[in-house]
Amino acid sequence: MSKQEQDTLEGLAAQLGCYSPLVREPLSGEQAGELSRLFKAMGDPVRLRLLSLIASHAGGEACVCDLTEVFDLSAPTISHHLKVLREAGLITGERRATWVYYRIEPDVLEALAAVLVPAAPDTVPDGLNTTRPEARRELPVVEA
Amino acid sequence: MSKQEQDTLEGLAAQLGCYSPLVREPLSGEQAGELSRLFKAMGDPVRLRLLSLIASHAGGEACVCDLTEVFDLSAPTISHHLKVLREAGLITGERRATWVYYRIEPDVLEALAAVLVPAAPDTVPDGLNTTRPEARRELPVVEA
DNA sequence: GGCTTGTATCGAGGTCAGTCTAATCAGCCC
DNA sequence: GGGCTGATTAGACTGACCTCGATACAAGCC
Repeated sequence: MSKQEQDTLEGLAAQLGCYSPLVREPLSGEQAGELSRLFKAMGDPVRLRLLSLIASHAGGEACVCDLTEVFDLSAPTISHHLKVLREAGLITGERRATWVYYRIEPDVLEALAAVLVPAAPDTVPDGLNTTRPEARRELPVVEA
Repeated sequence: MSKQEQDTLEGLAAQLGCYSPLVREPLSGEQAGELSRLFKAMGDPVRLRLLSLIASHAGGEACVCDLTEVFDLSAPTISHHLKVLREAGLITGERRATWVYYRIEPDVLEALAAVLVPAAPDTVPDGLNTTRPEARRELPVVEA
């Protein structure tokens, strides 16, 4: 992974952790954009299975060669899907000798899960959520 | 909503509740297909904001007229996105007099969140998860 | 019954995403 | 170095998706 990707990744989970649950208050356009990139990355059955295969694989990581043989798809196609997952920040890849191993970023998955439910208060501290007016400027509050 | 959509919806949350978390074991092709439909529906920033607007709106429901004015998009486009969310089972719509009101299906969101994290055992009872061989036949187990 | 307002559907456009083959890069081994 | 295997990149094709204007439907009001 590139240095830039690493930088992006490190802040991703923390950033998502700052999002209030979907049901608590309207998402800003910016928040929706970032979250939708993650959901879009998971919006493909092949990528979802790849994610699951990597996550559930012994040792928490899986070689690309293990993943390719499960699907009736060409290696470049699998590589493409892995790239999408990687660029979304859901997985990281590392080359060791001949093989490339992928592992998931559990923090990102957990943060994503936290967005979907009315999380407990300690999951989304008030001081970190997005009730700051400047973070919501793009989305007018809609009253009945 | 049509009778068929209602039938589909009623079983959706329960069905998702039977899925083991993504990280516990590989998803079958069938599971991945259903989950990816949901994630794909949320993989658009407009739809994510719609979902959030509906979920966080006073009374737990929002009129289409409330939603349309937030975006710089035509009414048919908003209607289209609402249809996608509706057909995915994430929201339900009901006409009352002139207006149509939408509300979310919290069970589906919660089930989706449960898939993303290594859930506590009581969230995914062993007797209900997908370790049944016939449910996994499409996905060979990949060993190291 | 006509008119107005609120939603949904239809059909078309332009763009994006998934897949492939062919070619390229990265490491190992002879 | 040359060849081999594993993985990615490049380019092209096809199909799906997002958006719109035009149209149709639904409900209330004159």
